Amino acid sequence: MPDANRKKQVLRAIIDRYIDTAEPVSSKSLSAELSLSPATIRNEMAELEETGLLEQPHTSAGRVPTVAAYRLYVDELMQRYRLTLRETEELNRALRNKIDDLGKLIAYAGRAASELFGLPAFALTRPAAETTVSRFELIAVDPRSFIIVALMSDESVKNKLVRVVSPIPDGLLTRLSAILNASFTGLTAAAISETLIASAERASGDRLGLTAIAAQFLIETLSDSGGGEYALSGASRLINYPEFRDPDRASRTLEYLSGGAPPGGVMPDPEDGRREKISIGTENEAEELHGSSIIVTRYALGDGADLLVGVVGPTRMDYARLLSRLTYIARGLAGLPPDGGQEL
Amino acid sequence: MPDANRKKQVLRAIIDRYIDTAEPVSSKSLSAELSLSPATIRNEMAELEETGLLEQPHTSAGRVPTVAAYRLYVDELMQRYRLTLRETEELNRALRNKIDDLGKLIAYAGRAASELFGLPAFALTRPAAETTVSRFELIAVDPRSFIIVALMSDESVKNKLVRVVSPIPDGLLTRLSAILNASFTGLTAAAISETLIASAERASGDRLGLTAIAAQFLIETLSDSGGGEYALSGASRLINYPEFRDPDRASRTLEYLSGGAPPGGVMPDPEDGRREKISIGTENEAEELHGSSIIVTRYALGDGADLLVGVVGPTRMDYARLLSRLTYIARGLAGLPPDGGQEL
DNA sequence: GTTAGCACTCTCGCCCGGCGAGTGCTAACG
DNA sequence: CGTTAGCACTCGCCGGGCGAGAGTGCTAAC
Repeated sequence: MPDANRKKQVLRAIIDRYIDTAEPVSSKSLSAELSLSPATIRNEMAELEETGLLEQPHTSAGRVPTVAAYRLYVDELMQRYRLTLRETEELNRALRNKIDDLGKLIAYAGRAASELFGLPAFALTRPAAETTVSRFELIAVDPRSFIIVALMSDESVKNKLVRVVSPIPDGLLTRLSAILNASFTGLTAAAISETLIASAERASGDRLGLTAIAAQFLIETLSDSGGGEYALSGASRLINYPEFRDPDRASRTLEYLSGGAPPGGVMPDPEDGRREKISIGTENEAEELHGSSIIVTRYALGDGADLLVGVVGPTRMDYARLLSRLTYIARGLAGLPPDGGQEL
Repeated sequence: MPDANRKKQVLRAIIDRYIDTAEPVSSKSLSAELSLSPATIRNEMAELEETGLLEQPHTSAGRVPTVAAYRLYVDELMQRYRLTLRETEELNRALRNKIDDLGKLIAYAGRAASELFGLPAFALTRPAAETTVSRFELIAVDPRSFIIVALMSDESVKNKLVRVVSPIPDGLLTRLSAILNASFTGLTAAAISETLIASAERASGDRLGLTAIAAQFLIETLSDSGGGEYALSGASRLINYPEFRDPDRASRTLEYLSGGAPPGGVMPDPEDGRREKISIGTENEAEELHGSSIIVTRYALGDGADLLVGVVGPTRMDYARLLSRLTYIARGLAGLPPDGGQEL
């Protein structure tokens, strides 16, 4: 009796079909595909419904997968989708104009993903816990202004133009630079204290408050990159999907997504080895996302920092294909060899 | 005979009402407000309709303003809206966390505007025609990498981390820096020629192609800031408005707005003195925006560069109020004194 | 020039019945 | 015992018809 196994096949067929059509799937429509009579399929369906894997919008409609069914699907059932040559070419083309600037990378990644998937997508960096400044450089612009350039431990570069009212005495910038490099490199935001700033100020003979300004910049920069950068693109593409035709529903979801912060709880935990995380419907923390699913893939940028790219769609989204493509572009963006047409 | 004048009053009342309710306005509903009988108002309406300022969705519905009517409204009829104290406080609060970094300013401006208006908003900088680099600085990081820092004529700072395969000889960076500052400052993108690069390369004794890399960076930076920065926020807020309940329509508009480029033809011309420009419905270049209106305000950032902030809404949007608020925040963002509760 | 009155038009919401899709159940079949 | 054919049943969807209501245009009186 191939029972348990066949049940899964039926379930998979239902989910595949539903992902495709967004409409309740009937026993009859699967009959040919599964080489079983509608009646048999109905029996299986009835049992799957008892298990909580299927549900009926109303008597006499087809069945629709539940969240539990999708969970089972992504964990066991779905066939890893293999990118076609044409797809990899398309993805490569999209990746070709890569960007060195990390800030832009994030915006770009989100946009590229969104365009390629026709769905909202986001990207963010999660820096290594302790980003620090590894090097300062002060560049005089004119007597009353200079630029602070900070080379961060993750190799990004931050800068700020500083303007003061009175002219900066000769040599002050050089002394200040030496002191900054001596005292403020390698520090986390928490380690910067008032006393440290005060002693640096004394040591440099700085009477203009430049040290304080530099320290302020430093703190902002450190805590800023502590949050990482986040960009969401193409939020409005969601409304192309029938499940979001209802404007109220779409509105709530979009409002949440556009909130400027990454969706809660969807990030793959760096501790477990998984590169990707899929959050389905009600598994999402945010109530606004209970009707959506999110796939996030993670890639190491070196130095403990991560690049995360995610795509948001209706719960019935094409998990297999999206996962493959997302993995591919996240790799590409993270600078790893994308490895042509490998099976993912 | 107070005819022409009264006609305008009627028209204004209709537009005010329609902005508020989004529903065709009937003669009866205006009767009290205008102290005229419905019949009289109907007569005026009929004439306004002949002039092309009103139209009827169907025979027995109220009237709806046409694009021409809105045009007349914003040019002559509308009462400048005076910000309330509460509003200025709210705007001030939103502006308080201002930002020095120009790149972030743009993103922030768009977001703030969008949140304050509940509508999509965008911001962009339009640099002075000829942004150039006024100063280069090269910072060695380790033997195989260094940072190029370019101080631009508009006082923004750009940088790039450069990595090469073989170690960089002592002194090369200093020589290169001198040459860059001597030969490449004050140039527009168009002025950078192959021969210029080649001669700089010879002069610096550079065998690693660093000069070429620097030139490349320079060209990118110049042409990049030639376009200015652009950020759109809150596109999806549009669907909260009844005229965009139709998902297809909303989708088309949103797709266009999210295209990553500022909407065509909506920028105030720097030549005429106007600070703001309002594009109503079919006045917009893009067919996708024929159902929307856009208000853009411009503010000088000094040095010939402009900050533009715009808001997108349905054609019946509250022009007067939005214009006032937009002007206020654009000023605030551009660093001008926002000038309390002045009449705008 | 303004207004009251009235007939007319058109939309919208509602109810209703027929249709079709899909099911659950039962009974027959291998 | 699992599978399948047959059949009655349920329920959403669609189209037509109808009445109510809103708003107008016109005419005639003020």
